Amino acid sequence: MKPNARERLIEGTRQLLWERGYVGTSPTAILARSGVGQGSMYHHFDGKPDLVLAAEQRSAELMQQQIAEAFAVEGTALERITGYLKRERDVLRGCSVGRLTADPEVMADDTLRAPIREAFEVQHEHLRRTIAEGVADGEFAGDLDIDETASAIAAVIQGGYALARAAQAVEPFDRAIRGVLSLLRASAPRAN
Amino acid sequence: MKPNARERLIEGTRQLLWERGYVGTSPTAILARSGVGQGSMYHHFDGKPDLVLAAEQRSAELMQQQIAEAFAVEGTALERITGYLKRERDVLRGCSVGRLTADPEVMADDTLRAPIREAFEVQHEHLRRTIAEGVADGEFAGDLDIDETASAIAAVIQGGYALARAAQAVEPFDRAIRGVLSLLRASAPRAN
DNA sequence: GTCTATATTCGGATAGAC
DNA sequence: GTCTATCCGAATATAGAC
Repeated sequence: MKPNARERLIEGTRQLLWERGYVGTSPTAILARSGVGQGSMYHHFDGKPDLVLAAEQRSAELMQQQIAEAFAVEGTALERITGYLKRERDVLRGCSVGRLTADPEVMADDTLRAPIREAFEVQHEHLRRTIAEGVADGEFAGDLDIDETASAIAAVIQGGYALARAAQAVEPFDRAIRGVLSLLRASAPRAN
Repeated sequence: MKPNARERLIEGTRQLLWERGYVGTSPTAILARSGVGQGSMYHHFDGKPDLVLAAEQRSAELMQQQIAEAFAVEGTALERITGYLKRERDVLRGCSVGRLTADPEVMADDTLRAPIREAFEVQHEHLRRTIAEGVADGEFAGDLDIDETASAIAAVIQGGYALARAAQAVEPFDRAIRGVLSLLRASAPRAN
């Protein structure tokens, strides 16, 4: 119980939001998961929305970190994109940030939506920059639309989770990733 | 109030599930949305899970119908796929079937998950058949992996919704769709 | 078949003691 | 700062009248 009640509350809420979304995450469940008492919760946070915001910011932060790390490696553009898409993921769990786009309470509130929006903007920037480098290096076709390609890749990740969960199997996710990577590879100017 | 209390209950539940998911859909809200009384609901259905199953089946059925219609048109494989991806959609509302993959109550119960799984299987079959035709006709590269490509396309749709909702704008969805279509077009054997 | 009444549990929070 | 007690309304039903 040492690691700071505040910290434990944020992490417990983050996990619950990831699994069950906004309505599915009750104060009672948060307390049980965090191992702190009710008094602590209302001491550190104004209420559920406030705590949820802190948990969201944490998830968004972690997502941005993982993206930055994945793209910080050496290699060609295709290698870095492949590395990011194929990095270790708990596929059936899905994306802790993407999950929240399903929640109307989160989407309807600009404050609660902001961390989600920003995390995807950062992801888009990393993809766009890397694809642009690939085009500049002649690795990808010169007429490839950078933004469209970046959005397609980001969508494959989020949608891959949905397909995998529907099937309760990792395979559809992996297939979708391999599919978009093959298309990207095939779009190379003349090589391959 | 004529169109059958049962029918109204299914449609009301379907809409609520679409918007708010399983936990977010309360009996009280269903009654309000459907305009029927509590007695009717427990007369026609065993309880919430039973009614939810009926609503899911309806959503899955509608999705399968729309897919079948979109692919029943004349045209090249690319034209039919483009037509399906660009057909009218209420993008910010997302997919009534895909939404449910976010719900742990639905994913944990094989009975409740079945309609979702089946709808995506049917979608995959349509995509796979159409892509296979495109390959046979020399429209797409001969070494294109049919299943991987089909999964990538299906993922772009579902993930596109997530990106659009995060931004509260249709643009990311449209960009992702255009992106995957460009990649598909660019993968053509030698044409273009 | 549909309605109203009632029951039980939980969600979300306040109050005040320690 | 954390704990326990308490509060009110909503979620999810059951019972029984019409």
